[in-house]
Amino acid sequence: MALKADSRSAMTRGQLAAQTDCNGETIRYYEKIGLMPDPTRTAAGYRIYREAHLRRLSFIMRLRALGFTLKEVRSLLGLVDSDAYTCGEVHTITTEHLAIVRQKLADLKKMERSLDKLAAKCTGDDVPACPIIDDLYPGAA
Amino acid sequence: MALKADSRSAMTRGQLAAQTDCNGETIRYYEKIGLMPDPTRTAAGYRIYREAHLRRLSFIMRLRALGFTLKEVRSLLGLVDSDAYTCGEVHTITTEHLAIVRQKLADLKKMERSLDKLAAKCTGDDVPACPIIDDLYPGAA
DNA sequence: ATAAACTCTGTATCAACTACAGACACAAGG
DNA sequence: CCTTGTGTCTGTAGTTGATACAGAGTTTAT
Repeated sequence: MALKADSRSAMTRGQLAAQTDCNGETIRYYEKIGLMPDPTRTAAGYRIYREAHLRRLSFIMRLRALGFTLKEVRSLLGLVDSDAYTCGEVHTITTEHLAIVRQKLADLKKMERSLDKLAAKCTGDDVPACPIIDDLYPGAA
Repeated sequence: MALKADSRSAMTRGQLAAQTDCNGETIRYYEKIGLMPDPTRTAAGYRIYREAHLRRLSFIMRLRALGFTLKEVRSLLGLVDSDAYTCGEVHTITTEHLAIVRQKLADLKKMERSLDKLAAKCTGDDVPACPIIDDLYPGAA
């Protein structure tokens, strides 16, 4: 019997992975770097996860989906774990991250415009010359 | 005398780095992974770069600024080096990359909107509760 | 002559995973 | 009870695109 009968919320790593859409190896990784707590184990050494792990990992996954780095995730978890976070602290991390996202957006938009312009110059034909190369590599080999 | 007097375009690695805004270590790295050709050396082993290296590295830097991966850069360099590229081949790589950029843009925009909504919910005050956490980590510790 | 600045090599580090290899564990079918 | 297939365990290596060293040698400037 791998998981005790008294814990209706008990899960194996694979089950937690399925519930959270997180790769099973990644769970192990988050544990190693201290984002997820060391779970209890069966006699054979299998990890046993419970409701709290599920909620915590879901939180991490949501933050990752919002583009937060693991460092930022760690900060936010630190706040929550401290049980003494303020709205202001969370807001600061969020808006700082938002600024980074907006910067990346601006950079990507610039790339998109340039690429679009380049692609437009191009006939795309089966001819041995290309305005894109002429533009980016003047005097190419 | 490190560099021969007859080559007015000859540069050291540091000089090439300065000309291209590329980190000197990165030049070494590009050489190692085969994007840049092994340059000739002085008797003491110092790399000597010339006009052709400057042009090639500038091309790479432009592609990087457009967000091309090194794999894509390698493909484009391969085409140019083959001396038998067609406009169509270049166009294909460019539009495929453009599609990736647009996908990233879409993802980031989604993140931005979500973050913006979250940040708006938040008072940012010095109070021990935060709607962001309530949203993302229901039932937090 | 000597100090400052540069360059050389190889290796280690970063983010954030992902993918093994080789050994156990466990559940289901016959 | 045995086998087979899947799941899990550990530790380690690989990925991308650099960047940062250490320790030695070279060149340049004073």
